[in-house]
Amino acid sequence: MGSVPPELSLDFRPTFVPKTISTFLKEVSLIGNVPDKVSKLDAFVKRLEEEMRKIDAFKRELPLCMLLLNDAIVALKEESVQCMSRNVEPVLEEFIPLKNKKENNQSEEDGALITNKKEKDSNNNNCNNNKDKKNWMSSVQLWNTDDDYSSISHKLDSKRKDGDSSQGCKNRGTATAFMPFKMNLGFAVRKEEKEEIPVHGLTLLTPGIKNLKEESCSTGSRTSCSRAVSSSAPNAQSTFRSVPQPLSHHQQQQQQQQQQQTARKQRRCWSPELHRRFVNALQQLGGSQVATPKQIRELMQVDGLTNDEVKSHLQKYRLHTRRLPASTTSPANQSVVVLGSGLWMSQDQYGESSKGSSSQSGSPQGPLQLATNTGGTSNPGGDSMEDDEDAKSESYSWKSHIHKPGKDDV
DNA sequence: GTGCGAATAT
DNA sequence: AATATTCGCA
Repeated sequence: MGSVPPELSLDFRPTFVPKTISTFLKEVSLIGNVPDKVSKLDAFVKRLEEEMRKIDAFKRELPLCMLLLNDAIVALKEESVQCMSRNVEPVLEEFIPLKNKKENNQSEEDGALITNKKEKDSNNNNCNNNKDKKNWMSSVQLWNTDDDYSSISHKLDSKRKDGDSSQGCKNRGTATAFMPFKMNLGFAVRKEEKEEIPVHGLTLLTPGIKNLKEESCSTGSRTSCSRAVSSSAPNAQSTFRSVPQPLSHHQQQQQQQQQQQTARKQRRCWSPELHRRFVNALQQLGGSQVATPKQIRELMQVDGLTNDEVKSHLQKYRLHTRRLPASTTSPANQSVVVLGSGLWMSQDQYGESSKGSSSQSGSPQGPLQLATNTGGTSNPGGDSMEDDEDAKSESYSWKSHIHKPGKDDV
Protein backbone atom coordinates (compact mmCIF):
# COMPACT_ATOMS: atom_id res chain seq x y z
CA MET A 1 0.00 0.00 0.00
CA GLY A 2 2.52 2.48 0.99
CA SER A 3 4.24 1.87 -2.25
CA VAL A 4 1.47 3.19 -4.31
CA PRO A 5 2.74 6.06 -6.36
CA PRO A 6 1.00 9.30 -5.80
CA GLU A 7 -0.48 9.35 -9.20
CA LEU A 8 -2.33 6.18 -8.52
CA SER A 9 -3.61 6.93 -5.14
CA LEU A 10 -6.90 8.54 -4.76
CA ASP A 11 -6.12 10.88 -2.02
CA PHE A 12 -5.13 14.31 -2.83
CA ARG A 13 -1.68 14.77 -1.78
CA PRO A 14 -0.22 18.15 -1.35
CA THR A 15 1.71 17.88 -4.49
CA PHE A 16 -1.45 17.36 -6.33
CA VAL A 17 -3.16 20.35 -5.00
CA PRO A 18 -2.81 23.31 -7.25
CA LYS A 19 -0.66 25.91 -5.76
CA THR A 20 -1.20 29.52 -5.96
CA ILE A 21 1.21 31.32 -8.12
CA SER A 22 2.81 33.08 -5.25
CA THR A 23 3.23 29.90 -3.30
CA PHE A 24 4.67 28.25 -6.25
CA LEU A 25 7.06 31.03 -6.92
CA LYS A 26 8.14 30.97 -3.37
CA GLU A 27 8.94 27.37 -3.60
CA VAL A 28 10.75 27.80 -6.78
CA SER A 29 12.79 30.60 -5.43
CA LEU A 30 14.13 28.24 -2.86
CA ILE A 31 15.56 26.02 -5.47
CA GLY A 32 19.14 26.78 -6.04
CA ASN A 33 19.61 24.84 -9.15
CA VAL A 34 18.70 26.97 -12.10
CA PRO A 35 17.81 24.23 -14.51
CA ASP A 36 15.55 22.77 -11.90
CA LYS A 37 13.95 26.06 -11.35
CA VAL A 38 13.34 26.54 -14.97
CA SER A 39 11.99 23.14 -15.53
CA LYS A 40 9.68 23.52 -12.64
CA LEU A 41 8.46 26.79 -13.93
CA ASP A 42 8.02 25.38 -17.33
CA ALA A 43 6.11 22.47 -16.01
CA PHE A 44 3.75 24.72 -14.23
CA VAL A 45 3.35 26.86 -17.22
CA LYS A 46 2.50 23.82 -19.17
CA ARG A 47 -0.21 22.94 -16.79
CA LEU A 48 -1.59 26.37 -16.97
CA GLU A 49 -1.59 26.26 -20.67
CA GLU A 50 -3.36 23.01 -20.66
CA GLU A 51 -5.90 24.50 -18.42
CA MET A 52 -6.30 27.31 -20.77
CA ARG A 53 -6.83 24.99 -23.62
CA LYS A 54 -9.53 23.31 -21.69
CA ILE A 55 -11.47 26.39 -21.06
CA ASP A 56 -10.77 27.71 -24.42
CA ALA A 57 -14.16 26.64 -25.55
CA PHE A 58 -15.66 28.70 -22.83
CA LYS A 59 -13.54 31.70 -23.23
CA ARG A 60 -16.52 33.80 -23.87
CA GLU A 61 -18.16 32.78 -20.72
CA LEU A 62 -15.00 32.86 -18.77
CA PRO A 63 -13.06 35.76 -20.03
CA LEU A 64 -11.59 36.47 -16.69
CA CYS A 65 -10.37 32.98 -16.33
CA MET A 66 -8.63 33.32 -19.57
CA LEU A 67 -7.15 36.52 -18.47
CA LEU A 68 -5.98 35.19 -15.19
CA LEU A 69 -4.51 32.15 -16.71
CA ASN A 70 -2.77 34.11 -19.28
CA ASP A 71 -1.40 36.47 -16.74
CA ALA A 72 -0.10 33.62 -14.75
CA ILE A 73 1.48 32.07 -17.73
CA VAL A 74 3.12 35.23 -18.75
CA ALA A 75 4.40 35.87 -15.30
CA LEU A 76 5.82 32.43 -14.93
CA LYS A 77 7.44 32.55 -18.24
CA GLU A 78 9.01 35.79 -17.42
CA GLU A 79 10.24 34.35 -14.25
CA SER A 80 11.65 31.45 -16.10
CA VAL A 81 13.40 33.65 -18.54
CA GLN A 82 14.82 35.75 -15.83
CA CYS A 83 16.17 32.72 -14.15
CA MET A 84 17.88 31.66 -17.22
CA SER A 85 19.22 34.97 -18.18
CA ARG A 86 20.45 35.60 -14.75
CA ASN A 87 22.42 32.48 -14.47
CA VAL A 88 22.93 31.21 -17.85
CA GLU A 89 23.45 33.38 -20.73
CA PRO A 90 22.56 36.88 -21.70
CA VAL A 91 20.59 35.67 -24.58
CA LEU A 92 17.06 36.52 -23.81
CA GLU A 93 16.47 40.13 -23.44
CA GLU A 94 12.88 39.84 -24.00
CA PHE A 95 10.69 36.94 -23.69
CA ILE A 96 7.66 36.93 -25.72
CA PRO A 97 5.15 35.21 -23.65
CA LEU A 98 2.23 34.02 -25.50
CA LYS A 99 0.98 30.81 -26.30
CA ASN A 100 3.24 29.44 -28.80
CA LYS A 101 3.26 26.47 -26.61
CA LYS A 102 -0.11 25.70 -27.67
CA GLU A 103 1.09 24.79 -30.99
CA ASN A 104 4.64 23.91 -30.48
CA ASN A 105 4.24 22.19 -27.30
CA GLN A 106 7.44 20.34 -27.21
CA SER A 107 9.40 22.54 -29.38
CA GLU A 108 8.88 25.20 -26.92
CA GLU A 109 10.58 23.40 -24.19
CA ASP A 110 13.45 22.54 -26.32
CA GLY A 111 13.78 25.27 -28.73
CA ALA A 112 11.61 28.12 -27.83
CA LEU A 113 13.91 29.68 -25.43
CA ILE A 114 16.64 29.48 -27.87
CA THR A 115 14.69 30.91 -30.63
CA ASN A 116 13.33 33.68 -28.62
CA LYS A 117 16.22 35.80 -29.34
CA LYS A 118 15.62 35.49 -32.97
CA GLU A 119 12.00 36.17 -32.60
CA LYS A 120 12.69 39.22 -30.77
CA ASP A 121 15.08 40.46 -33.32
CA SER A 122 12.69 40.00 -36.07
CA ASN A 123 9.22 40.30 -34.94
CA ASN A 124 8.00 39.33 -38.28
CA ASN A 125 9.23 35.87 -38.05
CA ASN A 126 7.12 34.70 -35.30
CA CYS A 127 4.09 34.14 -37.29
CA ASN A 128 2.91 31.52 -35.00
CA ASN A 129 3.38 33.59 -32.03
CA ASN A 130 1.60 36.44 -33.42
CA LYS A 131 -1.18 34.45 -34.69
CA ASP A 132 -1.75 32.96 -31.37
CA LYS A 133 -1.48 36.18 -29.70
CA LYS A 134 -3.97 37.68 -31.90
CA ASN A 135 -6.37 34.94 -31.45
CA TRP A 136 -6.12 35.10 -27.85
CA MET A 137 -6.33 38.76 -27.67
CA SER A 138 -9.26 38.94 -29.86
CA SER A 139 -11.15 36.72 -27.60
CA VAL A 140 -10.12 38.54 -24.58
CA GLN A 141 -10.82 41.89 -25.86
CA LEU A 142 -14.36 40.99 -26.08
CA TRP A 143 -14.93 41.66 -22.58
CA ASN A 144 -12.33 43.45 -20.82
CA THR A 145 -9.98 45.71 -22.42
CA ASP A 146 -10.48 48.49 -20.07
CA ASP A 147 -9.38 51.00 -22.52
CA ASP A 148 -11.79 49.96 -25.08
CA TYR A 149 -14.57 49.75 -22.73
CA SER A 150 -14.06 53.04 -21.16
CA SER A 151 -13.56 54.79 -24.38
CA ILE A 152 -16.66 53.29 -25.71
CA SER A 153 -18.76 53.96 -22.76
CA HIS A 154 -17.45 57.40 -22.81
CA LYS A 155 -18.76 57.79 -26.24
CA LEU A 156 -22.02 56.40 -25.21
CA ASP A 157 -22.35 58.73 -22.38
CA SER A 158 -21.41 61.77 -24.21
CA LYS A 159 -23.51 60.69 -27.08
CA ARG A 160 -26.05 63.09 -28.41
CA LYS A 161 -25.61 66.59 -27.32
CA ASP A 162 -24.33 67.80 -30.56
CA GLY A 163 -21.18 68.56 -28.80
CA ASP A 164 -19.92 65.18 -29.58
CA SER A 165 -22.07 64.52 -32.46
CA SER A 166 -19.39 66.01 -34.50
CA GLN A 167 -17.72 62.71 -34.23
CA GLY A 168 -20.70 61.34 -35.85
CA CYS A 169 -20.89 58.64 -33.34
CA LYS A 170 -24.36 57.63 -33.24
CA ASN A 171 -23.83 55.23 -30.59
CA ARG A 172 -27.43 55.32 -29.91
CA GLY A 173 -25.93 53.15 -27.43
CA THR A 174 -28.44 50.59 -27.96
CA ALA A 175 -27.39 47.57 -26.22
CA THR A 176 -25.02 45.47 -27.99
CA ALA A 177 -24.06 42.93 -25.63
CA PHE A 178 -21.29 40.70 -26.50
CA MET A 179 -20.66 41.28 -30.01
CA PRO A 180 -18.16 39.00 -31.37
CA PHE A 181 -15.12 41.07 -31.81
CA LYS A 182 -15.64 40.96 -35.43
CA MET A 183 -19.19 41.62 -35.33
CA ASN A 184 -20.53 41.35 -38.69
CA LEU A 185 -23.47 43.12 -39.98
CA GLY A 186 -25.39 40.05 -40.62
CA PHE A 187 -25.34 39.32 -37.05
CA ALA A 188 -26.34 42.72 -36.04
CA VAL A 189 -29.18 42.77 -38.37
CA ARG A 190 -30.54 39.55 -37.30
CA LYS A 191 -30.48 40.68 -33.83
CA GLU A 192 -32.56 43.62 -34.65
CA GLU A 193 -35.01 41.71 -36.60
CA LYS A 194 -35.62 39.62 -33.67
CA GLU A 195 -35.80 42.42 -31.38
CA GLU A 196 -38.85 43.37 -33.13
CA ILE A 197 -40.97 40.45 -32.52
CA PRO A 198 -41.04 40.50 -28.82
CA VAL A 199 -43.84 42.77 -28.17
CA HIS A 200 -45.50 40.02 -26.37
CA GLY A 201 -42.59 39.46 -24.31
CA LEU A 202 -41.15 36.21 -25.16
CA THR A 203 -39.03 35.97 -28.02
CA LEU A 204 -36.02 34.07 -27.65
CA LEU A 205 -32.93 35.64 -28.60
CA THR A 206 -29.48 34.89 -27.87
CA PRO A 207 -29.66 35.37 -24.21
CA GLY A 208 -26.97 37.83 -23.60
CA ILE A 209 -27.76 40.00 -26.45
CA LYS A 210 -31.39 39.87 -26.15
CA ASN A 211 -31.44 40.91 -22.60
CA LEU A 212 -29.60 44.06 -23.10
CA LYS A 213 -31.37 44.81 -26.21
CA GLU A 214 -34.73 44.42 -24.72
CA GLU A 215 -33.82 46.40 -21.80
CA SER A 216 -32.96 49.24 -23.95
CA CYS A 217 -36.10 48.84 -25.86
CA SER A 218 -38.42 48.75 -23.02
CA THR A 219 -36.99 51.75 -21.41
CA GLY A 220 -37.95 53.57 -24.42
CA SER A 221 -34.64 54.31 -25.79
CA ARG A 222 -31.02 53.86 -25.83
CA THR A 223 -29.20 52.39 -23.05
CA SER A 224 -25.71 52.05 -22.31
CA CYS A 225 -24.37 48.88 -23.46
CA SER A 226 -21.35 46.97 -22.81
CA ARG A 227 -19.77 47.22 -26.05
CA ALA A 228 -16.65 45.41 -26.43
CA VAL A 229 -15.84 45.49 -29.96
CA SER A 230 -12.49 46.66 -30.71
CA SER A 231 -9.72 46.74 -33.07
CA SER A 232 -8.29 43.58 -31.77
CA ALA A 233 -5.61 42.31 -33.96
CA PRO A 234 -3.34 45.23 -34.35
CA ASN A 235 -2.63 45.81 -30.75
CA ALA A 236 -2.56 42.29 -29.83
CA GLN A 237 0.89 42.06 -31.01
CA SER A 238 2.54 44.13 -28.45
CA THR A 239 1.17 43.38 -25.09
CA PHE A 240 -1.65 42.12 -23.12
CA ARG A 241 -1.82 45.10 -21.01
CA SER A 242 -3.99 46.98 -23.27
CA VAL A 243 -1.87 49.19 -25.31
CA PRO A 244 -3.51 52.47 -25.96
CA GLN A 245 -2.46 52.66 -29.51
CA PRO A 246 -4.94 54.93 -31.13
CA LEU A 247 -7.01 53.75 -33.96
CA SER A 248 -6.61 55.24 -37.27
CA HIS A 249 -9.24 57.58 -38.36
CA HIS A 250 -10.46 55.06 -40.78
CA GLN A 251 -10.72 52.46 -38.12
CA GLN A 252 -12.63 54.76 -35.93
CA GLN A 253 -15.05 55.42 -38.63
CA GLN A 254 -15.49 51.79 -39.18
CA GLN A 255 -16.14 51.25 -35.56
CA GLN A 256 -18.63 53.97 -35.46
CA GLN A 257 -20.34 52.62 -38.45
CA GLN A 258 -20.52 49.26 -36.93
CA GLN A 259 -21.89 50.68 -33.80
CA GLN A 260 -24.48 52.54 -35.65
CA GLN A 261 -25.57 49.69 -37.67
CA THR A 262 -25.62 47.57 -34.71
CA ALA A 263 -27.50 49.97 -32.65
CA ARG A 264 -29.99 51.55 -34.88
CA LYS A 265 -33.29 49.99 -35.16
CA GLN A 266 -34.20 48.53 -38.38
CA ARG A 267 -36.63 50.54 -40.34
CA ARG A 268 -40.12 49.48 -40.15
CA CYS A 269 -41.57 49.19 -43.52
CA TRP A 270 -45.08 50.47 -43.55
CA SER A 271 -46.62 48.30 -46.11
CA PRO A 272 -49.96 49.19 -47.52
CA GLU A 273 -51.53 46.59 -45.37
CA LEU A 274 -49.94 47.97 -42.34
CA HIS A 275 -50.96 51.40 -43.22
CA ARG A 276 -54.42 50.22 -43.86
CA ARG A 277 -54.63 48.88 -40.40
CA PHE A 278 -53.23 52.05 -39.14
CA VAL A 279 -55.85 54.08 -40.86
CA ASN A 280 -58.52 51.75 -39.71
CA ALA A 281 -57.45 52.22 -36.21
CA LEU A 282 -57.41 55.92 -36.68
CA GLN A 283 -60.93 55.87 -37.83
CA GLN A 284 -62.06 53.83 -34.96
CA LEU A 285 -60.39 56.19 -32.65
CA GLY A 286 -61.89 59.23 -34.09
CA GLY A 287 -59.22 60.51 -36.35
CA SER A 288 -55.59 61.16 -36.44
CA GLN A 289 -55.85 64.20 -34.31
CA VAL A 290 -57.32 62.43 -31.40
CA ALA A 291 -55.94 58.99 -31.68
CA THR A 292 -52.89 58.28 -29.70
CA PRO A 293 -50.10 56.01 -30.71
CA LYS A 294 -50.76 53.51 -28.05
CA GLN A 295 -54.40 53.20 -28.84
CA ILE A 296 -53.62 52.88 -32.45
CA ARG A 297 -51.12 50.20 -31.91
CA GLU A 298 -53.52 48.27 -29.80
CA LEU A 299 -56.18 48.47 -32.40
CA MET A 300 -53.88 47.52 -35.14
CA GLN A 301 -53.00 44.30 -33.52
CA VAL A 302 -49.82 43.95 -35.29
CA ASP A 303 -47.28 41.77 -33.78
CA GLY A 304 -44.12 43.50 -33.06
CA LEU A 305 -45.29 46.91 -33.87
CA THR A 306 -44.11 49.39 -31.34
CA ASN A 307 -45.57 52.54 -30.02
CA ASP A 308 -42.68 54.45 -31.32
CA GLU A 309 -43.23 53.19 -34.75
CA VAL A 310 -46.83 54.08 -34.65
CA LYS A 311 -46.05 57.39 -33.19
CA SER A 312 -43.64 58.13 -35.89
CA HIS A 313 -46.07 57.06 -38.52
CA LEU A 314 -48.79 59.08 -36.96
CA GLN A 315 -46.64 62.08 -36.98
CA LYS A 316 -46.08 61.70 -40.61
CA TYR A 317 -49.69 61.04 -41.20
CA ARG A 318 -50.67 64.19 -39.47
CA LEU A 319 -48.18 66.11 -41.43
CA HIS A 320 -49.75 64.96 -44.57
CA THR A 321 -53.24 65.41 -43.43
CA ARG A 322 -53.18 68.36 -41.24
CA ARG A 323 -54.99 71.60 -41.98
CA LEU A 324 -58.67 71.24 -42.18
CA PRO A 325 -59.77 72.15 -38.75
CA ALA A 326 -63.05 73.40 -39.93
CA SER A 327 -66.05 71.31 -39.34
CA THR A 328 -64.75 67.87 -39.27
CA THR A 329 -63.79 67.53 -35.74
CA SER A 330 -66.47 65.49 -34.27
CA PRO A 331 -64.83 62.34 -33.20
CA ALA A 332 -66.27 58.94 -33.00
CA ASN A 333 -68.91 59.10 -35.59
CA GLN A 334 -67.43 59.35 -38.95
CA SER A 335 -65.11 56.79 -37.82
CA VAL A 336 -65.50 53.63 -39.63
CA VAL A 337 -65.64 52.92 -43.20
CA VAL A 338 -64.28 55.94 -44.66
CA LEU A 339 -61.41 54.11 -45.91
CA GLY A 340 -61.59 54.46 -49.61
CA SER A 341 -62.71 57.93 -49.93
CA GLY A 342 -61.69 60.44 -47.45
CA LEU A 343 -58.68 58.59 -46.46
CA TRP A 344 -55.79 60.45 -47.19
CA MET A 345 -54.55 57.46 -48.81
CA SER A 346 -56.50 55.95 -51.55
CA GLN A 347 -57.50 52.45 -51.18
CA ASP A 348 -55.65 51.10 -54.07
CA GLN A 349 -52.65 52.23 -52.29
CA TYR A 350 -53.09 49.44 -49.97
CA GLY A 351 -53.17 46.99 -52.63
CA GLU A 352 -56.41 45.17 -52.75
CA SER A 353 -57.26 46.03 -49.29
CA SER A 354 -59.89 43.45 -49.20
CA LYS A 355 -57.39 40.77 -49.04
CA GLY A 356 -57.48 38.69 -45.98
CA SER A 357 -57.93 40.90 -43.06
CA SER A 358 -59.27 44.05 -44.41
CA SER A 359 -61.89 45.01 -42.02
CA GLN A 360 -62.61 48.43 -43.01
CA SER A 361 -65.56 48.43 -40.83
CA GLY A 362 -63.50 48.59 -37.82
CA SER A 363 -64.06 45.08 -36.89
CA PRO A 364 -61.05 43.74 -35.23
CA GLN A 365 -58.66 41.98 -37.38
CA GLY A 366 -56.63 39.09 -36.45
CA PRO A 367 -53.30 39.87 -35.19
CA LEU A 368 -51.12 40.72 -37.99
CA GLN A 369 -47.90 39.05 -37.68
CA LEU A 370 -45.58 41.29 -39.17
CA ALA A 371 -42.00 40.92 -39.30
CA THR A 372 -42.05 43.65 -41.71
CA ASN A 373 -39.08 45.53 -41.14
CA THR A 374 -37.44 46.58 -44.20
CA GLY A 375 -35.28 43.62 -43.91
CA GLY A 376 -38.29 41.58 -44.66
CA THR A 377 -38.19 38.85 -42.17
CA SER A 378 -40.79 36.38 -42.90
CA ASN A 379 -43.45 36.23 -40.37
CA PRO A 380 -43.18 33.46 -37.95
CA GLY A 381 -46.83 32.82 -37.81
CA GLY A 382 -46.64 31.64 -41.30
CA ASP A 383 -50.14 32.68 -41.98
CA SER A 384 -49.97 36.36 -42.34
CA MET A 385 -52.29 37.06 -45.09
CA GLU A 386 -50.82 40.19 -46.13
CA ASP A 387 -47.49 38.86 -46.05
CA ASP A 388 -47.42 38.53 -49.72
CA GLU A 389 -48.64 41.97 -49.96
CA ASP A 390 -45.95 43.04 -47.76
CA ALA A 391 -43.45 41.22 -49.68
CA LYS A 392 -44.13 42.84 -52.93
CA SER A 393 -45.29 46.14 -51.72
CA GLU A 394 -42.86 48.48 -50.38
CA SER A 395 -43.83 51.17 -48.14
CA TYR A 396 -46.43 53.19 -49.81
CA SER A 397 -45.63 56.63 -50.78
CA TRP A 398 -47.27 59.37 -48.95
CA LYS A 399 -46.95 61.93 -51.52
CA SER A 400 -48.73 60.08 -54.18
CA HIS A 401 -51.82 60.60 -52.21
CA ILE A 402 -52.16 64.13 -51.78
CA HIS A 403 -54.26 64.52 -48.87
CA LYS A 404 -57.71 65.69 -49.38
CA PRO A 405 -58.62 67.77 -46.53
CA GLY A 406 -61.92 67.23 -45.08
CA LYS A 407 -63.08 64.15 -43.47
CA ASP A 408 -60.17 62.01 -44.01
CA ASP A 409 -58.52 63.50 -41.16
CA VAL A 410 -61.52 63.25 -39.11
C1' DG B 1 -42.27 55.89 -15.22
C1' DT B 2 -45.20 56.39 -19.26
C1' DG B 3 -47.13 58.50 -23.24
C1' DC B 4 -47.25 62.17 -26.17
C1' DG B 5 -45.93 65.58 -29.77
C1' DA B 6 -42.38 68.21 -31.84
C1' DA B 7 -37.86 68.45 -33.38
C1' DT B 8 -34.12 66.42 -35.25
C1' DA B 9 -31.17 62.71 -37.11
C1' DT B 10 -30.33 59.19 -40.40
C1' DA C 1 -39.10 61.11 -48.26
C1' DA C 2 -39.75 57.83 -44.72
C1' DT C 3 -38.62 56.23 -40.57
C1' DA C 4 -35.99 56.41 -36.07
C1' DT C 5 -34.44 58.82 -32.10
C1' DT C 6 -34.28 62.40 -28.97
C1' DC C 7 -36.16 65.85 -26.01
C1' DG C 8 -39.19 68.27 -23.07
C1' DC C 9 -43.50 68.21 -21.10
C1' DA C 10 -47.71 66.59 -18.81
